Amino acid sequence: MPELPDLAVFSENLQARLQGKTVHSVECQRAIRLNTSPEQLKSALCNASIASVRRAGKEMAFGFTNQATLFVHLMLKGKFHITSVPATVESQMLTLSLGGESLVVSDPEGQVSLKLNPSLSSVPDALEVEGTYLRRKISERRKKGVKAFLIDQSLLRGIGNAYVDEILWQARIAPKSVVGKIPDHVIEDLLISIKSVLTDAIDEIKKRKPETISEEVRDFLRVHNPKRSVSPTGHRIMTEQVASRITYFTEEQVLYV
Amino acid sequence: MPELPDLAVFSENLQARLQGKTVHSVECQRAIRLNTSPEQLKSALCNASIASVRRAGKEMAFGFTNQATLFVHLMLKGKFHITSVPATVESQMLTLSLGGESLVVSDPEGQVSLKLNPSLSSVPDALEVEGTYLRRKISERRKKGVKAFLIDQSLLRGIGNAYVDEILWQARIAPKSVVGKIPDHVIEDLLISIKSVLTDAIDEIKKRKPETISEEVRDFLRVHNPKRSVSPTGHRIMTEQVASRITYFTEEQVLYV
DNA sequence: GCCCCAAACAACGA
DNA sequence: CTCGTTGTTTGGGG
Repeated sequence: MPELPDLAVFSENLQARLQGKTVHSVECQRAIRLNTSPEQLKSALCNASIASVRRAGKEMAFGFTNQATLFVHLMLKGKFHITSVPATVESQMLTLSLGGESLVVSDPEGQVSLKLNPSLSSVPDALEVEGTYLRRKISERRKKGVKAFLIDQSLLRGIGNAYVDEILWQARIAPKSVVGKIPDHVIEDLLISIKSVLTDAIDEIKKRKPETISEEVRDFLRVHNPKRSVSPTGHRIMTEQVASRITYFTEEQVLYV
Repeated sequence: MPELPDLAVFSENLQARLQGKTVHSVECQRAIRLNTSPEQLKSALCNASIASVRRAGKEMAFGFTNQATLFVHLMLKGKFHITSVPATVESQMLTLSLGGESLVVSDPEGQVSLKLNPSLSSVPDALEVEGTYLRRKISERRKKGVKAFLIDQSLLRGIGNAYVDEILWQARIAPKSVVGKIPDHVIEDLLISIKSVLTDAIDEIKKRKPETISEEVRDFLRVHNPKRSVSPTGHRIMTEQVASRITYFTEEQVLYV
């Protein structure tokens, strides 16, 4: 379950290693989720070269020199591999052979999803979201729980169940708060926390696993972290189901309801 | 808020007084809920005679000699009137003049709804429902609350918030029970209670207000009755919101969850 | 932990 | 107390 910061690091490393490589063949698992036919995918990518690899929300966007783009969502257990012996990778869902090496997307659960040339999303990415947008959506969904709000990918792209807990702790907002009841100045804090928690995490991951294209790092998380029992400020970390998800929080966070 | 038993008595009395009368004119409030245009309604009913008046679910179905049918739903506050001076009736929504007298449907809230020649419903009426149907629908909605189930007009037509409490008390089923957890033999009791509570109520209303076409009688209800504090068997009546509705029940009722 | 869908549930208006 | 619509929540399956 890579989230935004993991994917951001993966994207830089994938781009560094893959940019300029040409796709010689495309193999995909018949059962993969795909918005076109496997045949269309093959003909769209074969002989094109990789121009860029970027993160978009929780997806990886591969841009090709022929203007094709392929979005890959890893879901819970998907992984990227770059290998000269693709046959050794288990649970291959998609394999692009790129000359001497191959890019493989694997997933033991088979839930990886691919989109060829998707229409571009109107939902802002969490790293780019602006205060005006956030306030407008909050006013449209006054009664929605703040945790459900932040992880709703139709409102904001990229935040998942781990980082939402980090962001809410950083902003000192209790996860069961209702967005319409959060005062304006606390929404400001929230906006800042979204950006800072995510960019700090990206920096941390780069420091700890500079080359990663699949392994995620989570042990530095401050509250959403089974290895910790207290927050950095010494308050006991509690867990509870919120918005149907396991949630880590402390009493430092103010409940707005 | 007439429910099935009230409407059943109204229908007999309306039929006795209106059968054979011919519609000379049709006037309806512009804002009325109607599945056709007011013009179509007029042309469909003018010069036709009333052949029958029957209850169907919570609606009154007027059958005409030209095969037209008009379904009237009284919603919360609608009423029928038969009068030789229709002008005296307030909040008229629909007025059929029938020679010497007129049938008026009034509603101070304007929520009455009319359907001309509706397609016939595949949902059984509560007085006709069979055990096989009930068991099938229960198995399809195992987790639905029994109160929500019984008043859901897409599953069973005719039961409203007052009589559902009577039926559940009679069957000794707690209103917060979940249908999938109710044992088969108790579902049998429930089926019997549906029929007996409703038909007994029809008999009682006929006894107390034999001529009624609009006044409802409720004071004989055994638990859904603000004037009573204990059930016929002496248990304190409690009230609580269940399925978003005020609910009267006692501890005699078994909770199946 | 992810997303999608369907069902259940709540809130509002008419 | 009625029904409809809309949006939200929840649970199951992939």
